[in-house]
Amino acid sequence: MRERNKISEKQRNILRFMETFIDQKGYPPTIRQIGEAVGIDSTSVVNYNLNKLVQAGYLERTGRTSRGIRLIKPLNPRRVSVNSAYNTPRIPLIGQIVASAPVSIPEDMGHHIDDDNLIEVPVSFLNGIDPSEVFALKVKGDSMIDAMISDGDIVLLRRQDTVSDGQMVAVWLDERGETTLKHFFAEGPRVRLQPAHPTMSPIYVDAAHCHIQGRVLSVLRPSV
Amino acid sequence: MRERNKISEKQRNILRFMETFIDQKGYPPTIRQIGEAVGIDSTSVVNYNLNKLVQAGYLERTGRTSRGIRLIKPLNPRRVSVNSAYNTPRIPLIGQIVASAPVSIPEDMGHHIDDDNLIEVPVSFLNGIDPSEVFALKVKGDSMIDAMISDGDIVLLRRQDTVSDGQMVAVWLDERGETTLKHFFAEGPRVRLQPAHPTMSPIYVDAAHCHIQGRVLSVLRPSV
DNA sequence: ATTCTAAAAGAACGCTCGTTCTATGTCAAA
DNA sequence: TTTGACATAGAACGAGCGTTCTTTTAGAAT
Repeated sequence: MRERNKISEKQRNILRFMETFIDQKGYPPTIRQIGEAVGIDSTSVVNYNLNKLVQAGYLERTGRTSRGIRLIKPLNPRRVSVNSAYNTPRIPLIGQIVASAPVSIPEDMGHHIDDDNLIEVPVSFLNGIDPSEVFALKVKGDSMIDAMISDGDIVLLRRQDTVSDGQMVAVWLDERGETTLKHFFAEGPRVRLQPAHPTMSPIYVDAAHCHIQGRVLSVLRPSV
Repeated sequence: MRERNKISEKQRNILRFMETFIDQKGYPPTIRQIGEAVGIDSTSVVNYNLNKLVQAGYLERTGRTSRGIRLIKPLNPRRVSVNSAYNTPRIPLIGQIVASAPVSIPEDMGHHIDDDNLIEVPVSFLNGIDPSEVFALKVKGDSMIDAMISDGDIVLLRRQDTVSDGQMVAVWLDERGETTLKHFFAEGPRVRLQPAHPTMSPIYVDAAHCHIQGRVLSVLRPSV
């Protein structure tokens, strides 16, 4: 079987045209408008290529509906941040993060999400991570000052229990009985947790007593 | 003349329906779909109300174009952050902010903006301020630590030379020869500049030697 | 009581637009 | 050379869809 995800130059042009068209007009183009833009004289050929793009996962179509085309997969993910033709991901704000308690993450993040607790996040802030794996917590209190994070900040996290050296993590420390945000470095049997604040000293804990709650992707401070 | 900006309950329903429809489907509804949703049996009546909404500035329409309707003004600005039916504002990233130099703001922000230097910002982060008045600067160096801002952070600013007490400002201090971000308090002839970091002391400067460059709206830390 | 305007209904018209079918050309594999 | 998948063109059909016109009703202003 031939490569199904490969798309032709003409199909790339269709995607590019659709991005700018939707961005500028606020609604998708018709088949004939696409044809005119990319130099295809027949509606059936445009239709043919659109179906290819659906197969490749770039588009969704609604049958027998004028302009029933929707962009799904960006052609160049890096440029999406300047293009509103794609939907901006909305991340569930599922709770607070305080020093005195472990972060509580519902097992199933898909359910019981209140519309009011979704925050819109620029795609570029997710570093290519699937938005469905990401959640947000609001920082309560000034205990995260050593991570350069203040009260009211919103922390974007990806649920994972292992991280690479240098990444910032949310960890629960058994011995101290607190949650903290630090840069993580595995050093043999123990773990070095380095504050983001450059003048503050790292702490060292036993790896067994350090429970990673998730990786910190970015921090947002909505108002100052 | 009667109030032109007031819209009826039915027209509010139309806007609400359009928000969710565009959000879910990726394209705007037809006149008949709107009518069915809000309980209007005649296409001409929907058309009538749509034109009212255009007059009130909530919509734009493209004549004789199927689904040629676009949302402009959000019904409830606070809720826009969870709705991608509106375009996410893109803010020009026009330079860096360092302690050692005043922020340089081009007189005309509308021109010579490179596409690659636009950053997408959730509407809720602008506090209702017109996006065209907002610009972004990237923080260089660790000199803003007392404002809980670290190297690489992106600061959203609104160009203005006066602010209210308590707001965070970017100011240029003649005597120190530096730009800093502090909470602003006018105290008679002088100005108290309070660091965001709770344990740090304020500084006091003569109001005449304190040049406000802009008001800080929010702070974004793209990756940690 | 009359007049004016907003709001709504319904029908008819005609362009818009997706779909489908047939036909032609290209190129690589058999 | 033949076969078959792929790509493109063109045309015709029918439903989709915005526009416009005529009426009707309700309420406010004169």
